[in-house]
Amino acid sequence: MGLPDGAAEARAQGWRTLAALHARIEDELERALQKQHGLSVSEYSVLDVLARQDDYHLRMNQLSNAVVLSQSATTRLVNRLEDRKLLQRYLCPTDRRGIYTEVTEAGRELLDQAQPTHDAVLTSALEHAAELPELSPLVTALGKLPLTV
Amino acid sequence: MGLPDGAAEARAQGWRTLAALHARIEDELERALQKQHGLSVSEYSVLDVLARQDDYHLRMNQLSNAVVLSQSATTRLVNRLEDRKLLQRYLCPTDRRGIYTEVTEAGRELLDQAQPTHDAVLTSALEHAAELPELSPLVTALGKLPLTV
DNA sequence: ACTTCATGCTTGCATGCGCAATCATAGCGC
DNA sequence: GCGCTATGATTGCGCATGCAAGCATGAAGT
Repeated sequence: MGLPDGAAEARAQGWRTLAALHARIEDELERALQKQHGLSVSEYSVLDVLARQDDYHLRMNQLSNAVVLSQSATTRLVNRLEDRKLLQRYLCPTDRRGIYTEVTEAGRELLDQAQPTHDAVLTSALEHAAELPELSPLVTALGKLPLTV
Repeated sequence: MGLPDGAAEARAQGWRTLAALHARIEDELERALQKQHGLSVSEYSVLDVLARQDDYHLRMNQLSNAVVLSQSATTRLVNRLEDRKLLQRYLCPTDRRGIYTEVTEAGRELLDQAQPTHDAVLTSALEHAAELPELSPLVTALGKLPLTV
């Protein structure tokens, strides 16, 4: 692929490291959020993403992209959250195919409660991972990522 | 948490970036491996991990850890691969509770076929991700990870 | 040897996921 | 307005996963 040969193995190893770190963190997040707030990581992500939008709403499509899930999974995810009143759907006025999703007040409250848990688990998971020699370089690299302005 | 306050949001953002990159890569890998070799990412990982062991075998438990899956998922994953003759189980002679798994010749052949696909997809996925401004820093960071000796 | 507890793997069950098919609305050519 | 295709979301279905319970083997105490 234009790049020297040994690079393939290097990329593969980088990917394994990334995947391992991701899996560990997600595992811990999943358990903690589920246990303490009844939220899966995907559900938390949806609320988080929506709350971070300036106008608090997104279309299903954009949501799928943001959480990297299939359309169908997104539909059902939104269903679950809507059933729990954490979320509202409403038709896009200008294009009646589109559907907007918006966090409700209850949703924001739950998110506010869950955020500290999320951050704490994340911190501890990262600290924990930093102790594993094969993961620690990636952890420190993560810490040095530039923040979007 | 011992660390200054704003760090929490920085960590959260790092995590979001990591998760997004991971999801995209895994998505592409999944599709390509499934289509071209009938393997899921987990299945590929198992074969890959086993083949990378010096003596080509691991216990179920170690395998669960290596691929970060639950015990039950590992059992069924190994079942599937065993049914396809890509893998063999055999009892641990010294502790009859333990079960070793070992790649078969067919398994190694399939892995050899799949590896180029895996590497190619990985490369293109990384190149693709490097074009997204929010992911590119992590991609370059990945490339700079030290290799284990 | 017998009980008790720990360890390793497997099974029952419920759930979330992706794919493909489907339905509804929009946009375009005529 | 009428077809035709494109786009957005939802539903049917099969499958992989996690949790918790279960079963088998090992280890330790008596």
